[in-house]
Amino acid sequence: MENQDVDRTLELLWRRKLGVPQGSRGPKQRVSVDEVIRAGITVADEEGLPAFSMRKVADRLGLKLMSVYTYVPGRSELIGLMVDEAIGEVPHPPHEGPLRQRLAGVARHLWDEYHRHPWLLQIESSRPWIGPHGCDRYEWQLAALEGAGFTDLEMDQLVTLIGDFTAGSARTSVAARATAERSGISDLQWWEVNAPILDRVMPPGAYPLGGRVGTVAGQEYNAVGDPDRSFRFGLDRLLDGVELLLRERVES
Amino acid sequence: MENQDVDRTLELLWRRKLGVPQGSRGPKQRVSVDEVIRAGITVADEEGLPAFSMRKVADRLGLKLMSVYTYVPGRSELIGLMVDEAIGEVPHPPHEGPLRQRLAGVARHLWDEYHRHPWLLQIESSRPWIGPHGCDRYEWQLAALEGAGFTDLEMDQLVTLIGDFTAGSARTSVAARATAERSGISDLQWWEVNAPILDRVMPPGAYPLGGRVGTVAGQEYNAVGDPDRSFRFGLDRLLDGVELLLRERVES
DNA sequence: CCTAACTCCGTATGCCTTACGGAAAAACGA
DNA sequence: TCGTTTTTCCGTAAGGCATACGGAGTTAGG
Repeated sequence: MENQDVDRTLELLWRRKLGVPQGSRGPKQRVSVDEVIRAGITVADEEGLPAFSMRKVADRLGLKLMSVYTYVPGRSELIGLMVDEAIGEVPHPPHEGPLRQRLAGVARHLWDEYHRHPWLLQIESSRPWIGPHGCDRYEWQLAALEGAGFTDLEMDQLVTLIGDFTAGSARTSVAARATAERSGISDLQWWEVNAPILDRVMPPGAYPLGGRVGTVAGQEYNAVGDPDRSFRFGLDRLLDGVELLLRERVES
Repeated sequence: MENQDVDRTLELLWRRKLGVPQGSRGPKQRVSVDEVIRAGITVADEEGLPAFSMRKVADRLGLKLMSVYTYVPGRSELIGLMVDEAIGEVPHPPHEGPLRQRLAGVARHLWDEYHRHPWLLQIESSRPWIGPHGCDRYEWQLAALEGAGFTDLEMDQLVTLIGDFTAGSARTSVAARATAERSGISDLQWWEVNAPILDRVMPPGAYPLGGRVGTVAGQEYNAVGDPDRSFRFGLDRLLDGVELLLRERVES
């Protein structure tokens, strides 16, 4: 990655504040950077990040493949721009009510976002591009914690905690949905294929706890799992723990 | 995916219990399925799942590309086999001590595993192949909770909770390490490239909380983040919440 | 000794990103 | 008005990927 591309991409990320530095000569661009980014998001929404390709973005825009490279430096930079755009899509609601409710709101916002744009969970690189909406996001998350009595360091750690848990949980949820949709095979059908083979292969009685708990959970969920319910259960435990941290502080 | 491949892959997964159903005619295989799987794991460890290719596995084994397909049905099935192999690599230690310590042990085991084999976090499909080591894993996780006073459903949800949180947290950690290693650019250098551009671009005073907390956290970590410390902090909050669930139950 | 079964692998197809350079369009300067 | 310069659009080609198919050679059973 050239330093030049870094500059270029940061300029594109902050283009609304900077104004587009477009030279006046030459043919006009047929589409805009925003349209390229939106097209990219649509492709990624529909097919996921591994199947996301520059050609599909070009097709959707009515351009030929190589023209896309005159708008963005390359595939990974485009994905960086798509991320910041997706983060800014739904405005952050102002925080209301007690701490617990505010943090639950943050988590739910992220959870919904991951379900709207599952490909956000398929991005690997840390060192994300620092864009305006990403900055807004961090500020908004911290605002939910401000004034509650945490140290600055704890505020950062709590933002990380809620983000990590929500991402992990959403990943399970989104993967379940995608597998069901893409394969066209329901949880039930899948078990019908696997069960007879596993019966043949598993030593009987080898998994007493797994058998007992798996059966109960399966009946309760009426499926292999219930991701939204797991998310709420986990979030409740997690927020209990966060409140406890504060309560100990007040008492001492 | 053909039903035939499902059968074949499940037979490979449970090959130790089933015995290998190898026909006697024809040339002997030059390597074994185990060697193919181990080679696959090595490639994935070194280069990550996106760069994992059948050709690289073949090269490492001294085979030509297409020969690998006589051992395993295809790329995704091989990855399924690699997952179960990786899960079985380090034996699950018996659970000791009070609930909190046992759960922390489970989380740490997963955390270490993800750092040993980061590509485990890059796998998307839910509906994992059900292999012997995966079954052992679930049983072992439930055993950490057995007898503490949870319902069966709660046991399943707690396993999910610890797994999701640990995966989310490890993903951040592993991504940070990988980015630093692969790009050869340290956190500090990265900030030195970004800072001047961001100074130019960010409205001054637009991010009061982010500025304040980010600076404190940066100084404390002596980096952009400290993943292991974030993991321990999050796990402490989470286990506080889990213990609270049990305490409420005992009191009522 | 023949034949069926099996392994190994060459080839071909059809994806992907992206470097490079050419053609055409638009606006500026003289 | 007419180059000249800048910029866009895009064709081509190189080099990567998975995998379907079929052929060649090897081995054991009959």
